[in-house]
Amino acid sequence: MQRTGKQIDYRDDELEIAQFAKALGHPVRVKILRLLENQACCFTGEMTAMIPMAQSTISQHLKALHEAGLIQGEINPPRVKYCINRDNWERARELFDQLFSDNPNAFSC
Amino acid sequence: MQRTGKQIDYRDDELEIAQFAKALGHPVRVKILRLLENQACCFTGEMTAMIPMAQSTISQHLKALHEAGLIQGEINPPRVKYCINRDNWERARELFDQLFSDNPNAFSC
DNA sequence: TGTTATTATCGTAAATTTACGATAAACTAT
DNA sequence: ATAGTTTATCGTAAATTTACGATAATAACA
Repeated sequence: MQRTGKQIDYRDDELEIAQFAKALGHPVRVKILRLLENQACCFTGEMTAMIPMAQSTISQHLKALHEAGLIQGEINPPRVKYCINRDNWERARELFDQLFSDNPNAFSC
Repeated sequence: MQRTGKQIDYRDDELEIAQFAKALGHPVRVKILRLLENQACCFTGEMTAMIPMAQSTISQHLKALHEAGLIQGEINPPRVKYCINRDNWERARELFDQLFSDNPNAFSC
C-alpha cells in the first residue's frame, strides 16, 4: 500500500505494538507460541508433527515470529531449537499492558 | 488461503486472540484506539482531521476495529460517535495478559 | 565421499489487506 | 422539497499474506 507520498507520523510505540500484534494475528502463530511457552523449547519438526500444515508453511510462520522478535532460534544440527525471546516478550507484554491499561473515560459512550 | 481441506483445530482462545491481534496489527488502528482512549469518544471527522488519510480509509479501519469488537459506534446524526467496547476490551486484556504471563521454562533456550 | 535427517528458501497461486476517489445513505435544517 | 453535513460503501489497483510442493542448504554419520 502507501500509494501516495503522504507520511503519517506514527509514534514508535504505535509501530512497535502494531508489529507485535501483526505477528500474533494468525492463530497458528499463537498456537506455536503457546507450544513454546508450555514445552520450554521446540524443534520445527515437533511443531510440524503437532500441526497439520506443510513444513514449509510452518517454517514461514516461524520466520514471521522470528522477524517480529518474539522467538529466537538456536542451531542444533541438523535441527533448530526455538524459544521465546525473553527481552522482546517482556517488551510486548509492557506495550499491551500499557495499551489496555484502564482509562475510565474511554468507555463513556 | 486455506487451499486444502485440512482443518486445523484451533482453540477458541487462539482464534480470539489472533482476531484481536489482527485488528491491532496496523499502526493507524493503534493510533485510533489511543485517540479513543485519551479523548473518551471521537467522531470519524475528528480522526480524519488528525490523521492524514482519506476519510474512506479511516472509515474502513474503523470498520475493522468494530468487526473485531474493540470499538462500538453510536449514531448521532449526521455523525457517529465511537468509543472503546468495554467488555471486549476487557476480554482482550485478559487474553493478552494470559498469553504473556510469565512462564519460567519458556526462556530456557 | 555419500547418505540421512532436519530445516530454510524458492517459485507460485489464491486470498486478503490497504489505500484511494467517487458515490450513496442518513439525518438536519432551511 | 432542497441543500448541507457527516459517514459508510462501492469499485478498483497495488501490495502483502498465506499456503503448497519442490529444491537447496547444513551438518552429522557411515
